[in-house]
Amino acid sequence: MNAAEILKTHQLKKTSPRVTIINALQTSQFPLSENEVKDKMGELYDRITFYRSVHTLLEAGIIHRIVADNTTVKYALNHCNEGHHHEADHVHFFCEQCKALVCLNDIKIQSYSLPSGFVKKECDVVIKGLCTSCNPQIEQ
Amino acid sequence: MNAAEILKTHQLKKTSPRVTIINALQTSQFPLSENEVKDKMGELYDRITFYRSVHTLLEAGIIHRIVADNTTVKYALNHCNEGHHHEADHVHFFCEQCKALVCLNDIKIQSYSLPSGFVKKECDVVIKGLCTSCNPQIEQ
DNA sequence: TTTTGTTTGCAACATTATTTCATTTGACAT
DNA sequence: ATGTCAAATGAAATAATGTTGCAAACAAAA
Ligand SMILES: [Mn+2]
Ligand SMILES: [Mn+2]
Ligand SMILES: [Zn+2]
Ligand SMILES: [Zn+2]
Repeated sequence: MNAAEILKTHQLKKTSPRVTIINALQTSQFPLSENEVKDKMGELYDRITFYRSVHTLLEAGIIHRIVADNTTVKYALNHCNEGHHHEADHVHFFCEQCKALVCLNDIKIQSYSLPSGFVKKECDVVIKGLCTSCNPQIEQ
Repeated sequence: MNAAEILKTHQLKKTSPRVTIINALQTSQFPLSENEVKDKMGELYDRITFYRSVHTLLEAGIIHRIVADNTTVKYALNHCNEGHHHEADHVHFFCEQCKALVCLNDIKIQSYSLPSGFVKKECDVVIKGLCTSCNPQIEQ
């Protein structure tokens, strides 16, 4: 499903910034930060428009935001846009050394029962450590 | 265990900003943001010193940082400083309505097995929803 | 093609975080 | 108690991140 189709499906106008952001995320194997998206957008990048587009895409459920730590925010396409039907119900891995972030789409978030009175809406799980590239046990 | 004792235990110098930050967190039932700590510090608050003190206290394992979302960061004393011996191995709850954050000290983080090659160091879990005060099911 | 409401992009602003460096201070030894 | 010195503070400057208001541009539908 390409950017135009995704936007249409969600009844959003097809605009250049939106299309470019979706393309950037779609062609990347990993979630991207604002600056990484910026690099892929070239001329079409405008900071404010980026923030507003991201907001719209998040609300529509087209992308999800991953907050790896207090200074690292990245974005990824939701897999439901690709035919499979996961939600943002998977675990994320953040490499403390190279700052890479990985969607572990196959590792589902386990459920917790909250104390009574609390209403659960969503659950974010970020595992931190060393990725395969930074693990000294693995020779490259 | 008071602030002076905690600092001594970790071989850190007893300074006014550190003591005041620890006291602020110790006397609060909930994790505090920078501004909430600031309010409790009065004259003794300086932004740069706050950031550096927090960094030191984090490294020493005296406090933990909770990143509730991309714009909400809070801090809490580690319970091991209070006699019990939990680590920062518990789930956090974030109320999307009133932005309150709660350490669910009794709800331990479940373990995940990562794909081979990844090294796990820590795991952050934030559950979002409505707290007991914001849950319309509960009459106040 | 004309209309209409949405989206964009600029400017200005607010908040959060980091680096450099001179001054102060806590801890320890005298 | 006093002096010493490394460590910590606080001021200034800078960078990075996020938000709001508004006029012009644009997408989608008539
Ligand atoms: Mn993901
Ligand atoms: Mn906690
Ligand atoms: Zn890595
Ligand atoms: Zn609440």
